[in-house]
Amino acid sequence: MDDDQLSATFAALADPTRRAILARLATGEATVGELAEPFNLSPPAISKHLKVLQQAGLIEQGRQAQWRPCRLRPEPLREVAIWMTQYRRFLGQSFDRLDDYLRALRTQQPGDHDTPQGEAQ
Amino acid sequence: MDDDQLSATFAALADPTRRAILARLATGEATVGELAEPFNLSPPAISKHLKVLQQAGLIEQGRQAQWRPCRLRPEPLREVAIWMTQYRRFLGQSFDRLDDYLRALRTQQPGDHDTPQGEAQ
DNA sequence: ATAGTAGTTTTCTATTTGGTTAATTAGCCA
DNA sequence: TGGCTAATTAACCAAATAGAAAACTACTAT
Repeated sequence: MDDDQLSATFAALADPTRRAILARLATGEATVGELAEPFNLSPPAISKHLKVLQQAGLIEQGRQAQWRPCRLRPEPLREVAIWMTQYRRFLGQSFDRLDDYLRALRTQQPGDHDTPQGEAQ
Repeated sequence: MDDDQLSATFAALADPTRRAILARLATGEATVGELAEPFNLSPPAISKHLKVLQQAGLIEQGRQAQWRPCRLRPEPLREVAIWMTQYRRFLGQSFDRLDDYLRALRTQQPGDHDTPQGEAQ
């Protein structure tokens, strides 16, 4: 794709496994093994996904003994939020209060929104 | 990447050319030629980008004589906005009022946010 | 020192992506 | 009809991506 920050972020988000990993991390730190557990993927595959997330700045990995605890970093998601605002007018003023907007939307169409193990709110 | 809606949307957004096309379309309908004009790319390359955007549902193309006027579709961006809300708490309460949040942010760091020809607001 | 656990790196493969040029479709106009 | 313009499709290429298996690093524990 490309090497700018926003492109790297969107590319990292364009994979359900990686989004699920982020959703899990939104509930708190986790080791690589813990993150891998819900997926039927080899350890190297998970490692690669984490590297993509890391290079996009979406996560950071520490070290504790033989574990590499991961946690979310806010900046790239903030950049996405900022980018989104240029479509605020197009999407309607309800976008200004995403909370209200959502409440209104969900009364019409329920639907899964990619939160695998429990709401991250 | 994958074939679910959100993955297709993020994959489509993970390219600066396509984001620039969307930003242009946020200011109103445009033909393929008009969309192509700012880029040093062959017509087929633009066609392909548009197809990616179309398959993600981000744009739709009509027909008027030999032109295919493109326009934005809101649904996928709304899905992104909805997906973002699960990180609302993580990003801080200012996220609830993106407007205020932005104003606060921009007083600290200016920076381009990927809007090529004039603000799309 | 040896074995076990947690993760990463390396190597390889198949698929997808972004770009090109050339050919094609479709509509306008004279 | 023929020629022009707008755009897409086809064929091809190079680079990137997602995956697996095997080998390696680093730490723990005995």
